[in-house]
Amino acid sequence: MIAEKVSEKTIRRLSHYARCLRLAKLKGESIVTSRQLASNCGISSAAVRRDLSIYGEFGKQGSGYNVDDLLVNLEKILGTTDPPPVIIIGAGSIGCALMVSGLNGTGGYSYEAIFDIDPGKIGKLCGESPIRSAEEIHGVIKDNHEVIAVIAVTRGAGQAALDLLIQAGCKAVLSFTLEPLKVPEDIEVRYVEVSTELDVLTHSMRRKERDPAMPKWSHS
Amino acid sequence: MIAEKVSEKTIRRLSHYARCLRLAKLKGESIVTSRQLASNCGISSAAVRRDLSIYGEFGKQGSGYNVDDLLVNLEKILGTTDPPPVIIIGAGSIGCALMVSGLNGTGGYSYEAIFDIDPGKIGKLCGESPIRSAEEIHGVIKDNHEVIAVIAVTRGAGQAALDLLIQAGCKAVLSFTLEPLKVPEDIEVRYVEVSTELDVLTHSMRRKERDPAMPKWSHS
DNA sequence: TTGTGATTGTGAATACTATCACAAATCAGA
DNA sequence: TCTGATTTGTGATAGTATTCACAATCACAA
Repeated sequence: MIAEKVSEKTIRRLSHYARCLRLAKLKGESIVTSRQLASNCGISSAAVRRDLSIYGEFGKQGSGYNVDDLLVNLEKILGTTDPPPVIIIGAGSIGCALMVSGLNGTGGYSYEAIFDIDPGKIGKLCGESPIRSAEEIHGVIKDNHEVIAVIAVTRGAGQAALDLLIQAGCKAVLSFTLEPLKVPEDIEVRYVEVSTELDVLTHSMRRKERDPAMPKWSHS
Repeated sequence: MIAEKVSEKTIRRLSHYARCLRLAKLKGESIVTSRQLASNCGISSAAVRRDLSIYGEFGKQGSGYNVDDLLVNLEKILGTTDPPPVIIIGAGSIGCALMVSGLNGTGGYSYEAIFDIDPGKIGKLCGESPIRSAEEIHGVIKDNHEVIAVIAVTRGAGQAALDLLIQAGCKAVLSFTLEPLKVPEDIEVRYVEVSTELDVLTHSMRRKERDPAMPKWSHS
């Protein structure tokens, strides 16, 4: 079955499945069932089978899915067989932390370069990488057309950073800023919203205090 | 209308609305319409009105919503009028970056303390905060019952960190680790999944290359 | 007072997502 | 080969979420 319309939710889960499969591979497992994947990802086995069946029949009735094969197929679907390079805009504490640690091993992605507009920072080192001038972004994206940019600038500078990236031809952005950004139709921007996650946790914690019997969420 | 069952999606959006309202307040605006909120959050105005109407009738027909009043009400609903303190587990690059920068101003939350198990790190400074021994977590949570813990440990140490927190009585956790964690029913854990976000971006970018006419997602 | 234009809150309709439940297929062991 | 225990893939169903569209309401000006 060829995928026509696939929801973002499904794509997110495919990413989770791929991560679980890499883990299973490390542990030397060669077969997984939908139930195992489901349990590791905290969802139902039917959802796993439904997600995978959108793209093909990867499983074998009676046994399950071959770990290596399914992983190869998922990476093909996601496009992560050969992951694009990642560049970081903003050499503040978060930008540098990402550059140095790769956020504790973000499967397959490599952080290629880090940029800042502050002349005082340019040339200094972030781990082993020199901080480069924001003016160089254009050239780097030209040389290396498929790039994901991470925006990790200080508050208020997000839109300027994004505009610079768009002008340089960048098509995919992950933003750590909280500002509502003006984004053209052909650019994909995703957000890491730590403060929203904290709000959701606060809400849940304080609601439970008021009524401990309440379930976590209405839909689960 | 009293809220009986509210989805997590709605709560996330309430957090977005609150952020927009704080911005509007800074700009000196005293009234916002559902259309303005919607445009800033990238959704439809009907969705905004629906979300807000779950909890009450905050708007005025013909004009819109009073910025101050709505913000107060949203913070009451979210429980963020007086936000809980946040502690950080793991004084690696991300943990320290969070501690130092507060992730570029995460509205209202204060990062109270940072912990690590590495004896070589304990006592050293992370910005102005001394890195404390993980053994002290228990005492800190006892003193300050409502706490959100952020897990920012190295790969593989996530479950140990979580178990420690649970034992100390922590009920709300935000994890930057990618491992599938075993979580008791009464603990709320949320994840910041940078590598999944990158996967989604990669998928979207590479699918567009193959078929530029395709819309971003099936449901929008 | 009356009219005009704007905006909310919500019933109804639509669109989307998750779950159920089972036929078909596979495996392993006797 | 046959039998029983598994597990997939999917039609049908149930459950959620979003959008449409409009009566009710409000602000304001003439």
